[in-house]
Amino acid sequence: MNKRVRVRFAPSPTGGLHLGGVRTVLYNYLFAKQHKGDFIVRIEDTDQSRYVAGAEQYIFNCLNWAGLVPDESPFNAGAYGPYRQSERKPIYRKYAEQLVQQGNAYYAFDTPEELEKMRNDFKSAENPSPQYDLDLRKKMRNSLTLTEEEVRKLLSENTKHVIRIKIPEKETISFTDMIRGEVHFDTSLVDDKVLLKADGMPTYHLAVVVDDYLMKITHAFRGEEWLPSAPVHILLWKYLFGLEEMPQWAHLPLILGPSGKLSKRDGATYGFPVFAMNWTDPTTKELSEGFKEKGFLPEAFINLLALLGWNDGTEQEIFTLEELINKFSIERVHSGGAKFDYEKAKWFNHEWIKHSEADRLRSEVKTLLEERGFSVRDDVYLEKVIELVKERCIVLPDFLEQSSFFFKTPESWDVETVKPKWNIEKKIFFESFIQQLLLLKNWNATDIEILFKKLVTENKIKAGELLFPLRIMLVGGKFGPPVFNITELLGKEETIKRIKLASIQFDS
RNA sequence: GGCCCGUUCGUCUAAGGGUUAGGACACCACCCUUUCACGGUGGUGAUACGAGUUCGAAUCUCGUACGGGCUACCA
Repeated sequence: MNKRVRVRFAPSPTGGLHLGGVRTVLYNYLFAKQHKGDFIVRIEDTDQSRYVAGAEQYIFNCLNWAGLVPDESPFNAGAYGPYRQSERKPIYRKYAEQLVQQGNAYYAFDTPEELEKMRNDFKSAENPSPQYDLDLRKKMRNSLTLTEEEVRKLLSENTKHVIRIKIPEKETISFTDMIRGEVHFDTSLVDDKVLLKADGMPTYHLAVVVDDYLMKITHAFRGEEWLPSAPVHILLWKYLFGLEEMPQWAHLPLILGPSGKLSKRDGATYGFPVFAMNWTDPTTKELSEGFKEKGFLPEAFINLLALLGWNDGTEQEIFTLEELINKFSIERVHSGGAKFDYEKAKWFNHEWIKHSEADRLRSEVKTLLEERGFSVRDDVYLEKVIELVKERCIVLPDFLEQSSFFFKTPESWDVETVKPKWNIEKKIFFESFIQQLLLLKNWNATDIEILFKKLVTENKIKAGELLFPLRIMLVGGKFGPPVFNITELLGKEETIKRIKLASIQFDS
C-alpha cells in the first residue's frame, strides 16, 4: 500500500502562535516535505465564544515568515476544503447522528447547571472531578435513561442537547504512537465526551476525526497534551471509518517554560518572547513581543525550534530548512518535554547572523536604520558595514547600535573618558595625522594603520594613548569594530571631519 | 484523587549491555585583540533513588520518588 502522505496542522484562532505551536507545524512540515507529501492547515474555530477575529491571518503571517507555507491555502476551499471548521458544520452533524443510530453515541439533555450540580454532588476527596462516565450517565437525562417517547418529544420541541460518545464498558484501547510506541488505555476510565455541542458545533474530538478522514490525512502530529483523549479518537475511527483508515499518530513532547508548560505568562515574567510574531491579547490588550520583532531571523527561529526535542545524532546544531527536511526523523524525536532556554535561542540567532551573507541581512538592517531616521542610500556601502559588524550582533536591532555611526556623524562624544588625558601633544599629533591623511593615496585600513603607527613612533607617544581617543572621535564612544576599518569605510573626508569636530570638544 | 507521559551536567542533548559518560548553551580561567566582540585553549559540572536480570546496566525489568499533562458543551 503506497499511501500519499498528508499531514495537517490545526491552529485555533483563540490566541497567538507560540513556540509549541510553531514546532508542531515545523515537524508536520518537515515530515510532509521529506515524504513528498502535502502539508495542510486546518483552522479550528469550533469554539465561537473564544474566537478572535483576525487570528487566522495572524497565524498565516507567522507561517509565512517562518517559511512554512501550506500546500493548500486554508482560506480557499480546494479539493478537501473548506478548512475552517465553522464552515463544515453540517458535515459533523451527519456523522454525529450516524453514531447515535449505530448506538455508539446518545443525546444528552442535561443543562450546564445540571452538570455543575452533578459534579458538586459527586465530588469527594478521592474523586475531585467526577466524570460523565458509564456509572454517572445512568443518573443523567439522556437518550439512554429516558424512554424513546420522551426523547422524541424533547427533540421535536427543539430542546437544547448535545451528543455524547458512549464509551464501551471494559475494553483496552491500544495504538502505536510514532514516538512513544504502544500506548494502552482502559475504557472504564474514559468519560463520555461531548461530540456535538448544543449550538451544533462539533468539539475537537469529532472534528479531528471527521476532518482527518475527509481530508485523507495519513499522519497526525500534535502536542502531548492530547494523549489522554486519544482513546476517544481511536474509538471514533473504529465506529465511523474503520481503524485501517486511521492516520498514524505522533504525540510531540511539550515545550516547557521555567515552570511547567510554556505559557504567555512566562514570556512576561522572564522577559523572552513566546510567540512567533507580536501578539496583542484581545481581552487585556497586552502586547507580547514576537521572535520576529525581537530581531530573530526566521532561519534561526526554525533551527532552534527543530533542535528542541530532536537532533540528528551527530554534533551538528546549525541546520537550514533544507537540511532539516532531509535529516529529520520522527523516530528521533524525544519523548520527554524540553525546557526552553532563551540564552541558547540567542546563540542560534547569533550564529545565523554571523554566517549570513551581508545581502541576506541588508533589507532587515536597512529597515531598522531607516525607522530610526538614518538615511541609507548606498546598498554596497551598507553591505560593507554589515559585514564588518555582524559578528557582534546577536539580534537584528543590535545592528542599530553597532552601525548607526556609519550613517551619521556623532553629535556628542564621550568627552569624560578622553579629556583628563588630553593634552597639547595629542592635539598636535592629530593635527599632523590629518595632514598625512590628506596626502594618503590608497585609502584602506592597512595603509591608514601603517601611517598612524609611523606617526606614533615619530611622536614618541604610546599607541594606546592615541588609539582610544581616535575611536571616540570616530564613533562617539568606546565601542565598534577595529578603528582603521572604520576609517576605511567612513572615507577620507568624513574621517578628517570627525577628528576635527571631536578635537574641538576635547579642547574646550 | 484517578489516568497517561516522562526523568543523563543549571539548560538542550549524545551514547540502543562493555566509552576516562561525548557535544552545545551558560559560567570560570588563559591566549588573541591597545574598545567591544569574534576566534582559540583549558576548567567546573550529570546517568533521581532502591532492588532485580547479567561476567558486565545510563542502557533491560520491577518498585519508589520527583516532574509534567489530562480529568469542560476549550483546544
